[in-house]
Amino acid sequence: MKPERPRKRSNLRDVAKAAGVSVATVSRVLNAPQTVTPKTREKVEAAIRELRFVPSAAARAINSGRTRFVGALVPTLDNAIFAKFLAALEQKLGQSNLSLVVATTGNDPKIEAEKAQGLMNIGAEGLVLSGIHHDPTLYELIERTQVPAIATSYYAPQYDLPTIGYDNVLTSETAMKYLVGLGHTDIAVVHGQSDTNDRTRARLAGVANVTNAKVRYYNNGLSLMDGRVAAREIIKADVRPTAILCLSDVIAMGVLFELQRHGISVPDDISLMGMDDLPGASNVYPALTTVHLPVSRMGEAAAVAIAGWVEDREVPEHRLFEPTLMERESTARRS
Amino acid sequence: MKPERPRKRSNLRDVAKAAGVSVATVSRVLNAPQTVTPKTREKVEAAIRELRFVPSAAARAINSGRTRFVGALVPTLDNAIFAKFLAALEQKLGQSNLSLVVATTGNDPKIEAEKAQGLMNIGAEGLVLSGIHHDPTLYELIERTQVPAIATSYYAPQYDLPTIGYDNVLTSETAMKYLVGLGHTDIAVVHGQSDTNDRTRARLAGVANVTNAKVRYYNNGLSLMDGRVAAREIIKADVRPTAILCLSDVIAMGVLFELQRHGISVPDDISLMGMDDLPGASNVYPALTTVHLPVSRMGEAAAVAIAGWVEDREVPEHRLFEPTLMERESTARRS
DNA sequence: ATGAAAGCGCTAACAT
DNA sequence: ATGTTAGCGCTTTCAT
Repeated sequence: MKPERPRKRSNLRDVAKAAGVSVATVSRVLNAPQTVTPKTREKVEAAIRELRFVPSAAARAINSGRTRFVGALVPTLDNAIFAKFLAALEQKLGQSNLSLVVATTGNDPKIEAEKAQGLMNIGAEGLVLSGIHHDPTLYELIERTQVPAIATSYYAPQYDLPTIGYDNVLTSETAMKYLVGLGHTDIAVVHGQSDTNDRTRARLAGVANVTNAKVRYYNNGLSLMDGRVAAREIIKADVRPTAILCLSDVIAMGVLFELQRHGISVPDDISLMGMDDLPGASNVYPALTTVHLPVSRMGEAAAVAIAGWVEDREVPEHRLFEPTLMERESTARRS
Repeated sequence: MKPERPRKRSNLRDVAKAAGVSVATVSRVLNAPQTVTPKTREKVEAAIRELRFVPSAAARAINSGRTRFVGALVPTLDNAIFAKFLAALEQKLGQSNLSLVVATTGNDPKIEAEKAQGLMNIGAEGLVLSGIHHDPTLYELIERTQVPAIATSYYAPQYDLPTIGYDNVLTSETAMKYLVGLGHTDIAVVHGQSDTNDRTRARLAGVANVTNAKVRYYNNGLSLMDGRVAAREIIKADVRPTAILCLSDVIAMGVLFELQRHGISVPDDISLMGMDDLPGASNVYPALTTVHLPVSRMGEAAAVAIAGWVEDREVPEHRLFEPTLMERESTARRS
């Protein structure tokens, strides 16, 4: 016959009793082990193991005012770029013993504001936002609660919140210049919605910075299907562009697939370039020339930044990550 | 001059005082509004708005023993199939006023067990697992804590935990039969690791159920790159298979890209089939024949199941979702 | 170095 | 219908 197992979770008092010390001492070995004698600490730790004691997060939170979790708001999980970002963020946050709770916003600032409020209500100690375009309500929330909040995917040194990200203007400028350097002067640029997505807006600005090429814009969404639709329009033109620049790899892949469907060869008939360097980009055929964004490193940096702010009240500096041109097979010199 | 804003979050007592009632009454309008007179409720609600009062989740949790969140453990966020699942899960959970916190396991049962423990430690009221292959520690945890836990992506009526998912055996059987029906008798099957992934194991069993074809197995990982490696091996063979079945669309796309790279035409030279029906599957060229899994519906069902269990102690039934053959362009009758 | 005790914000008996 | 009050499990003074 097995010994009876206590049904309920044991608490501080149980441990204190078992170790023959006071609850305060147990609390100390949990939070400031160095302030208690190795000998008593030993006893207490044994009791903790014995009783499988796990401190109640709620009780801790209510007393210390600390919940040890931060919230991240991303547009969607459906794009590998955010998945990678969150993976890096969570991993690095773990090193500071902070948990991550993620909320998706579907690129809607209203929803983002609501979800941010929700995260605050359940006690988020920090907020990691995507981009720098947000609802006024969200700014009020941050102002009112004084919660540490950083904006990611976007480097903007003059912005109210610390930003950690890329110079999206430079990113698309790099791409455009590369294409122009290849001799392309008639370029189709395919992008997602610019009204709610500041990444897209900045990238469009970068495109506009390069003036020695004729640019035609195709505005669709950010999905594969949107890329395909854009491709159909592009090839309908009387005189086709010699290169297509997509402001996201997902779009670029959609374009690529549709071009293949129409028997148009990349890069022989037309050059194609993406942006982001998602896992798919290097694997499709032809491998996609794109601009690599170090999203994992950015995720880690975001974790370090928000952790430092939350833990030690160190307001982070803005942080810039450089894009890298990835020259692959989908682009060629203009014939 | 603006009126002073109280810096600190107001609490029940503040609201009670402002409304001229007791804390219990305030608590009541929060938790059982119908038990308090419309008139006093009105007053209390006004005070709540006025003071911007938001109940402390921690304090609620400590008293009611309820945290109103469940944990989900998925192998990775890097695969659209889990992203879609989580999106549906979160959305539906929201309807029951439950939050979702997700943890990724990287397909490692040890890590899964650890993260599950972590979720329990912070007060998860329920657990949503992926697959039915788990570490003994995790089963002990579930047993010991009696936490509601369901297994998803997998239908297994004899399993200890309620399962909500597909018959993975049938899924691959369906695919195999379709290929055989097309006249293919020499088929390459490409799959990921089977030792830690029961989805893969079951799918392999389904393949084995179809005996009227010669099958060669290629065991790699689940990434695009793994698919490409497999493709290289497949085409090295003296006599090539006439069809390739990949036990995941991601692998299938990797295979497709590599075949294209070698100038091998799909489906003219070789038929190719995937599984899952990810967004990419219908967009690549040629569009991938695959077996559709209703992952969003499964996510919703999982939400309903775990919510019912957590809220009303209704232990859910096992639930089966049918796969659907999606006949597209990547497969052809054997020439 | 350790303990006693107050109290965090709330819910849930119980009383009125 | 509303109020009083005892905790929930922990952290944190304040003593010792």
